[in-house]
Amino acid sequence: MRASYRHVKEDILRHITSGAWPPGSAIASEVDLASQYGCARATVNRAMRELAEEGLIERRRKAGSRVRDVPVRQARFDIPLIREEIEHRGGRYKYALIAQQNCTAPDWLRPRLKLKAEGRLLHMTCMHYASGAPYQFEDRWINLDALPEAETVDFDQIGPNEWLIQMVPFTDVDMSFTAQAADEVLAAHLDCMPGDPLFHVERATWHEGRALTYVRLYFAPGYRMATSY
Amino acid sequence: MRASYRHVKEDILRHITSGAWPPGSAIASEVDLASQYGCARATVNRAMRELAEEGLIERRRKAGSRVRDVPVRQARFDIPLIREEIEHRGGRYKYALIAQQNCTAPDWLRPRLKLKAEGRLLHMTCMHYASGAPYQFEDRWINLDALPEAETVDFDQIGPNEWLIQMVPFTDVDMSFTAQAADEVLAAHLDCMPGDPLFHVERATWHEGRALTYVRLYFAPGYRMATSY
DNA sequence: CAGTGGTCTAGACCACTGA
DNA sequence: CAGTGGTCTAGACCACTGT
Repeated sequence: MRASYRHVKEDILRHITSGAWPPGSAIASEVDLASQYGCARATVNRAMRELAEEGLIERRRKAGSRVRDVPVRQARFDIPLIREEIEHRGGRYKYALIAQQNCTAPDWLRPRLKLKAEGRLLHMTCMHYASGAPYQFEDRWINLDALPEAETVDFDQIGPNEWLIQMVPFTDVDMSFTAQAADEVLAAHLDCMPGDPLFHVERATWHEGRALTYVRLYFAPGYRMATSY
Repeated sequence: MRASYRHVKEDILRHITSGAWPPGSAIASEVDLASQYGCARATVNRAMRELAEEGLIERRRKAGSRVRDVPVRQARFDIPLIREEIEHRGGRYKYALIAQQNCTAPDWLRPRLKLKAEGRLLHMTCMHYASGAPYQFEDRWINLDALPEAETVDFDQIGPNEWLIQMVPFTDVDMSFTAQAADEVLAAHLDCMPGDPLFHVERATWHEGRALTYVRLYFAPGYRMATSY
C-alpha cells in the first residue's frame, strides 16, 4: 500500500501533535502533498477535509491550509436512551410514571417553544431507577397540537422518551447543561437532601421549526457525564 | 447542477426525518441511488458516509444500509478558551493567579495521571472574571516531568490554560462534567454561598500516553453549557 | 488574475460478509 | 460465491479569494 488517506491524515496529524508544525504554520497545498505522498489529490483532500472537520486545521481557498492558532477542540457526547445507559453499566432499569395531565402552556414555556396561548400540552413527570436506586427525574411537556397521538399512549407502560424516539421523527434539538439545587420535591424523588447539587439537562426537540417536546432531566447526586477525544 | 452530494444527503435525510423511511428500513444500494439521482457512485457514497458519521444510518458491506433503529444522536460542544468565551459574550476578561507551588503528586491524583510517587508537579489556583464578576475558579496541576519549562513561566502574566494551549501539543483529552456543592473556599472566590450548586469540569490532557496536566474548573452559579444540532 | 480548495466523474480494485 | 460498501485514481471544472 502506498498512501491511503488514513496514512496521509495520520502523518499530518503527527506533524501537528509533535509540535513540528506549530499553530499558525502553513501546510503545503493539496497538489504538492499529493506528489509528496505519491497519491491522488482526492486522497490528500479527504485527509485534510477530515482534519478540518475535527478542528485541527483551517482551510481557505487560495490562501491554503494552516494549523489552527487555537485548536478549537470539540467534545462529542453520545445521547443514549437512559435504559441503555443504565443497562450498559450493568444496572437494572426501572421506570415509573408519577403524574400526567393535559394543560395549556405556562407563561415561561410558551415563548421557548413558540406556542400560542391556547396551545394544548401533555405534562407528565416520571422517575427512572438503576438497580432500585433513583437515577433520574424527568419533567416533560409534549406538544399535543403537533403530536395528538400522544394523548392515547399509555405512559404507564412506556417512558415518554422511549415512545418519542421510536415514534416521532425530529430535525433539531436544543440542549443545555447546568447545576441546580434540589428542591423538596426533587429531594424526595431522588432520595437526597434539599439543596443538594444536581446535574440538570434541558432539551427542546423540533420538527421543521415546530416544537415537539420539552424536557427537564434531573440526575441523582454523583452523576457524571464523560467523554474523551 | 444535477445532484451534488448535499442534494443527495438532504433528500435521504428528508425521507428519514419525515418518517417515510422508518427506523430499520433498508436503503437502496449506492449503485442504485447513483442511477436514481443521475450522479456518480462516489457522490452518493459521500452523502451516505456523512449520514453514517452523524449516526443516522448504519452501513455494512454486503448487507447494505439501513436507517438506525435508535438514532444514537451525538451532541458536539466547542471547548473554547475562556477568554474568548467571555469576550464573545461581550464581557471584559480578567485573570488572576491566586497561588502557586511545587509539590509531589497527592495520592488521589497519582493513579489518575499514572505518575510515579516522586513525580514533581506544579500546583496552582487562579480565577477568571467576566466584567468584574467571578466567572470560573481553576485548580490546576502541571506535570513538571513532562513539561519542565512550566517552572520558568510567569503565571501572573498568562493563565496556565492559555500558556498550555499555545505552547504544548497534546493528543488525548479526558473530560467529565458534574454538579458539585461549593465549599467555603469556592464560595469566597465565586461570590456565592457554601453549598451552592456549581457546574464542574474535570479534564486530563495527555501526549502519547504521558500526562501533561489535570485541571478542575468550577463555574460561578448560573453557568450554562449549551449546544444544538 | 491566478492559486487553492471544493466537488464531481467514470472507472477500477479490494475487503468484508451474508447467503 | 457474489453483492455491497470502502477506497483510490486521473482528470476535470468551478468557486472563492488573496494579490
